[in-house]
Amino acid sequence: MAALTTAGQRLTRHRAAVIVALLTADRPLTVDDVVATADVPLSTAYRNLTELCDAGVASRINSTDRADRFELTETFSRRRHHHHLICTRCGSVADFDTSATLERAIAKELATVGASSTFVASGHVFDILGRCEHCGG
Amino acid sequence: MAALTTAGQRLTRHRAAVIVALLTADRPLTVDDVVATADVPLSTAYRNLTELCDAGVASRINSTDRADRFELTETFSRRRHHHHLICTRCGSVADFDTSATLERAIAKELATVGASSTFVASGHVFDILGRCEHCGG
DNA sequence: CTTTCTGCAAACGATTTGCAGCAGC
DNA sequence: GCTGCTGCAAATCGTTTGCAGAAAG
Repeated sequence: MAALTTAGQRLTRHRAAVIVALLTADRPLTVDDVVATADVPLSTAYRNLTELCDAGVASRINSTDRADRFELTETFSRRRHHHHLICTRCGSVADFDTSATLERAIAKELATVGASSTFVASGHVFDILGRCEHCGG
Repeated sequence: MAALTTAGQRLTRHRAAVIVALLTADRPLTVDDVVATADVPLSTAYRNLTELCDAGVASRINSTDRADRFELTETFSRRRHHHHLICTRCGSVADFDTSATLERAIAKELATVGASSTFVASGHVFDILGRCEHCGG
């Protein structure tokens, strides 16, 4: 939690609740999920989630529907490095682990981009699109 | 263009203009870009782009900012298979080619997911995040 | 002539923000 | 006590939609 306070931020009841919500979730949460779980007002949830993202504690995931999802970053989550299964029908996001082979290939690709373009890479997104269990094939 | 008419859709002046805009662009376009280039009303642009996506002629890209981008799919574009460089500051999206090695690793990964989960994969997204030339590092 | 397309304006839904009061530290 | 946080409501902004008239086939 030190990562927060070092940035001149306070650890309030609401902020802790938001973090706990993300920490105990088994998938990236929408703001509505966070509001329901942490029982905080909508605007507070947005503001805290934005702060957490700025502080590098959480990250924002753009799904196929309009609602963004949030999850803790690797450093702060109990989850290891992973990617996402995104449902093209309902927009739900689930985590899944990728093989070491793919990770190696991605790392190599990032290095190549950094060396050959004016774009400064800082991360990557690898998502699999399809239909979740609930939405059927 | 046959892919459109077969779905009971008409080839109007506006629709053609939208397609030309996408065809001549060197990057995925926002709806505003399309409106400016093709000179069509906003709602018409949205409706036509949505139709094109439904028909499998174009695809919608979720960037880091709120504005979605559109580009023609591989079959209809003059571009080969590629992925995207997404700027985390301004949300702009540029195309870039990936190595065959990465594509092979991704294909293998997709096969694995299909075999081991209840999620029915139909596609994937591999984007590199960072700062574009204009937004600096 | 029937069906799809267009254009405008109004509706929507996710997200952001202004501001006055409250709460960490 | 100073500064950051909260909560409400109002404002934004991308996107969608209702509807009456125009156009495609």
